[in-house]
Amino acid sequence: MPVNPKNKVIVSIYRDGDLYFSVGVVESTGKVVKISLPKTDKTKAIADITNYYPDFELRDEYKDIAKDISRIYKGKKVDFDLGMLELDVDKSNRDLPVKSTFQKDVLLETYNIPYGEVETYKSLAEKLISRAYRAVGTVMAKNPFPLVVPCHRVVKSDLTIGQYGGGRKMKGELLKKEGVHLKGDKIIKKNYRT
DNA sequence: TCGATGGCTTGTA
DNA sequence: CTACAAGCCATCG
Repeated sequence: MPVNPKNKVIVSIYRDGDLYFSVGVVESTGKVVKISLPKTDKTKAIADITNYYPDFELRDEYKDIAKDISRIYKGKKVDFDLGMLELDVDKSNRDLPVKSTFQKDVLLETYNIPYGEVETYKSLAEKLISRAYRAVGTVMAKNPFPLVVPCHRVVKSDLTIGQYGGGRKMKGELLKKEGVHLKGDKIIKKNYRT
């Protein structure tokens, strides 16, 4: 695949203990195009970005973003500016992380789920006047900005936790760190509101 | 273009 | 409680 120099990506890594948090930022625009869930191995953290953006350079300049992401992971409430994310949809540009308006709309709704709360795939779809529950799940699965776009706060209608890119275990732990009460892999009702 | 595939949901047994 | 089928709809090859 030919590489468009306009889309050269800078990868920055923040290390916290044995976890590596990585972020990919387009050099020409300064926008984040990819965030990865923590890896226990630096190579994997880089690979997670560069699988999508093979033309990259490892630099420290966006380390603070990766650090903020690590703070979200630790359960802190972090104010993250949406404007830093590349959310443009342009079908003629294959390198943009968000491929459709549907995907963008779902990501934006997800972004608005407050800290410490959960919402279901179903209610998210219904907010978009759609019955595309499964398609919402697909958007979550492909979320380019995990943690910042808190797909870990999206759960199944029966209030069980559902799947997660980093595994159910990580999803449950993330929710607990935010104060969501769980019994096994099920959200306790009183902590749920739409 | 069209069928297969999902981080889903609901109903039935 | 579990299991399975059918329905749903955006995405991918």
